[in-house]
Amino acid sequence: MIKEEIKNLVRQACLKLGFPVEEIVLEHPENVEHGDYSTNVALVLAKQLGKKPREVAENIAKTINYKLRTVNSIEKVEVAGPGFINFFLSKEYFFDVLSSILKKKGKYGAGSEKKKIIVEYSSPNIAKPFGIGHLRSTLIGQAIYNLYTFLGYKTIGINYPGDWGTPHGKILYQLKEKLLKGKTEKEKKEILDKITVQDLESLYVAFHQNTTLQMEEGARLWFKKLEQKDTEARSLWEKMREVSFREFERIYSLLNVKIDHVIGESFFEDKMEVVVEDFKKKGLAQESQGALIVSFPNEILPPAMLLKSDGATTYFTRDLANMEYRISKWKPDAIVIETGVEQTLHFQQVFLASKLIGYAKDEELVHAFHGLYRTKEGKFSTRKGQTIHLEDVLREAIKKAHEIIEQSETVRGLSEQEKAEVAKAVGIGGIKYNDLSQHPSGDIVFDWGKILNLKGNSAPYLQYTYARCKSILRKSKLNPIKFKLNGVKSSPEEMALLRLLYRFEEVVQEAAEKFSPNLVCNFVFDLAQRYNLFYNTNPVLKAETKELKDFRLLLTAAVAQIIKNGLSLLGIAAPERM
RNA sequence: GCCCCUGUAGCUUAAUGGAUAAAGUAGCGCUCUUCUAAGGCGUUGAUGUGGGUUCGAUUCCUACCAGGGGCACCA
Repeated sequence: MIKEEIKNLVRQACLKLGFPVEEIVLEHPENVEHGDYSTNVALVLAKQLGKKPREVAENIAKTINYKLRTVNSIEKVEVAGPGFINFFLSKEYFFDVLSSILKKKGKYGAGSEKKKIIVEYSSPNIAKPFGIGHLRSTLIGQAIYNLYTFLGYKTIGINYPGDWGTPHGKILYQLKEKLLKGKTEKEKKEILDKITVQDLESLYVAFHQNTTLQMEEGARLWFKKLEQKDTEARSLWEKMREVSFREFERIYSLLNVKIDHVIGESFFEDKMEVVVEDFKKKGLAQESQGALIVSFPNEILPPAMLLKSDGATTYFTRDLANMEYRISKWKPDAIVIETGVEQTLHFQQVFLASKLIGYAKDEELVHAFHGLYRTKEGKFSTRKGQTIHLEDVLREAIKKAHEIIEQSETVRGLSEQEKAEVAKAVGIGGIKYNDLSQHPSGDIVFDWGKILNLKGNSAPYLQYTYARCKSILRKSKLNPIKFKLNGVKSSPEEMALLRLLYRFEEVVQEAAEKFSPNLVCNFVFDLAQRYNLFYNTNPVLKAETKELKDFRLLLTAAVAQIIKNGLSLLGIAAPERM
């Protein structure tokens, strides 16, 4: 990567001059007059050396310039401002990037990292409709999965649905004591055959609207029965699972999300005893108020609970069994778990406990957390029945996209079926982008107006730009071009595009490292914006000369390719026409 | 009470300690006989408050203010 080349140049220059080199920071200056890359090493070094920053910068720049005679990707190096060293990339380099994009196409920017990484995401709870709350984990997790796969990692995606625990005891209680009470076997069967996720959720909501101690006790009892493999509890629970997964599959198919493995919490049901034994054996568990807990050295974290006072296991126990299972089965280099921010402490405890007990050793354990969708007033609460069902949102978005399409003149030639496909790509893409374009850790205020926004910084803007590019390319009959640099003077709009395209691979890298798909969004939006400006001021098909036309076609093809690659990482479709 | 996170334009968001804090949206103008106007151009407008570190702070430290989350029998 060009970035590394420049870092090396700086490093070598510093070594040659006898300057102590630490980390060299390169950034892209905002102002084009400051070049394509800039480093502040001179400013940092000046202090240590007791010299003037400008002077240090001049020395480094001079040394680098001397070397540049053999490097043709860099045009020049300048010292500016208080002592910044600015690098200007050459046109040769930009053209190399262009042809590289057109040659590698969908693989442009891909890496060849060989490590193995597990990404856990989505993880909805059964017996509840897929709420908007799980949208974030699904989308961000999928994007992280895509990013790492693109970089060459062996990625393993895991969906870890909540299909175990006392909430399910509550629903079983409600089913048994309310819905099925006093019914004949035949009636029971009829009710269960027709039951929907909505019904299950209503039972759950009803439980919390009017809870008595007796009900709480009943719920605990039913969960206990479930754990003890009581036939009736078991079959009702199976029914809940089945109904729920049918719903999830529908949502995933709408979202075009595919997760490699579904391993629910219940999978670890019989693997927790071992965990408890391990902790006891190693003297890492203590009894406290009838429960079994794990305390951490120096109380750096609050204690976590392995067994409740009634002997039932907890989420913590389950996640430990989960860690042990994943690590021994797949031997990954890293595990990334994508969940809401409210689970931060829990995962700190799980990660630390996994290391203490020896389940995890050198593996990198990451909790990539996201902020929550909230109302203007506060948090959504399932218990209060405030959930917004994702499916409603998705259908609404597609409907709205449809309306816009009907009003638009640009889709005149499209068949009804093509229009429907575009509506889906735009509606679903809009919702995905609305979510992914925001920094993961921030909260998102749920706003119908905003989530269905199809203008400005949104997926349709990017899709539209892509479709425009494709339209030009269709009309041009672009042939494999042998492009000559001679004789083409680039306009500022063209230069702006050239100076952006090569950064795609850096952005992908950074987005993966930081688990921040929003960086990809920022980049693609920026690119689309610059292309639209170019489009409005630089005619492609009617360019003054043949050379200019070819060049602009190349540029258009490269921009289209990068937008497509970026959207594909985000899981957003790019229709050829819209 | 203790711990963690977040305060940027009317609203929603960007910005690895750098050069003039960047967009979208809403408002007001302009722009289709010209490659898709779901576009483009112009214009108004912001770093919660007080200290500190630094050549340089939205970014780091500290106090305060405001909001959110967590702190053993939910997950």
